[in-house]
Amino acid sequence: MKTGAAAILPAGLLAASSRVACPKGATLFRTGGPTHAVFYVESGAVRLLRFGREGEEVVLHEARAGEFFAEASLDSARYHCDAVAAEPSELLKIPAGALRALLEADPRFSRQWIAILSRQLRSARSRIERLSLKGARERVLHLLLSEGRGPGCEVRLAGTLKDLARHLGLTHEVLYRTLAAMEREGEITRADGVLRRPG
Amino acid sequence: MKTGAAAILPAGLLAASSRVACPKGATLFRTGGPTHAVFYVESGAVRLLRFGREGEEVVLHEARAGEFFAEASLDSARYHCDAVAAEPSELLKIPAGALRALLEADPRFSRQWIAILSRQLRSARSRIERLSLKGARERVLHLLLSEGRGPGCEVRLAGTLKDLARHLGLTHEVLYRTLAAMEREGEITRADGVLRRPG
DNA sequence: CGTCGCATTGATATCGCTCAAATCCGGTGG
DNA sequence: CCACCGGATTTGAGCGATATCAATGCGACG
Repeated sequence: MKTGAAAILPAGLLAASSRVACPKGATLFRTGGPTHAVFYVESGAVRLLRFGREGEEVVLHEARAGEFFAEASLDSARYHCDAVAAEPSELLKIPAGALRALLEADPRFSRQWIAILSRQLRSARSRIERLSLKGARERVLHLLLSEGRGPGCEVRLAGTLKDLARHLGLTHEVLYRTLAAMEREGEITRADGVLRRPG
Repeated sequence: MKTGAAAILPAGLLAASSRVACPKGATLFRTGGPTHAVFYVESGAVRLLRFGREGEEVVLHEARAGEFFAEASLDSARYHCDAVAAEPSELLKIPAGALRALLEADPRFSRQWIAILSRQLRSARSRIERLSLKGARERVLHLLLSEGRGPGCEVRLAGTLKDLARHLGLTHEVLYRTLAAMEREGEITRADGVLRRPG
């Protein structure tokens, strides 16, 4: 059975694409560069970053296995952020031109592409609401309720707690303390990379 | 000149759509209900909500004037959250079937729809970046730099300063103080609903 | 003229940020 | 096998920025 990008992308587009293996820390593109490609993550993780005046980095998005990134750049001429591998990763590099052409020609694929964008949009908006909450505890709870699976609102942590802290707009110290307090008070349980609500 | 949804949606689709005026608190759809429509907010605000076991509500997104919501109902059979008017609102209710049909039949519109989603996604990510900044002043500056027009980074305020405060994830008091301080120090100027940088 | 909501400013408290230090863990090399 | 290293994790102490509570002025609107 087809897996990964092969399940989504037509053979023609796959043929036009190239496989890229990159080590942790590799830069795939930079802000202002011409948008030559959209990427698909086969394995690993890639961060879309922007930098403040003092060099502090803000993670706009972290694309993991099975996700596209730079899709939003498809209709703009230049990238609007940097892309850096957060782990050693295997990517599929899809030429923007070929993708654009396929979107024109294949309504079925076009529809799929719309579904992908819609999903990303929902997820981004949910994160906006999360970041709008004032307290660390509320943000963690929001994460569980909005992204958690099953009755226990299980959330599997993809990366480190530090990464999660940045995702939540908190320092890692505050997140550690908050999780510890929530666990102490029986609001959540933690077991090897999985957060959930007891009960 | 056309405004709002009329500027985006083709006449045929507008004809198939219906205008809905709803009072604050009105429910537009509920979790699990069949996805019959996509909505566009002409005025007011609508909250997309999800509920935890003990009735805690989590806001997934608050859609405001000029935004679509429930775009995801295009590809799933049931809504995954509740939609409740946060204020008296005027909405455009676009039948999912008609929209789907148009996306299939009209590649030009399809492309346009993709462009709309891409733009919203970029805008949402930009807001994520803004909310990830720690200081009130930095958020205001980020707003000017990322959304401002022209050499002075002019930003026209659509609503009240209170609304802007909420958009920035701040209380209105802090925003007032921050703007006053920035104006005092010559970082920005304010003139009837327009923020800009002097020089 | 009275009311309502926005804008503004003051005083205080809270919570997250910063700096600091100790521990743990996986990987690396001798 | 063990010593070592870097990064994640954890806890502590204190500070500062934002939230919160409170009061006032102002303009719109009936």
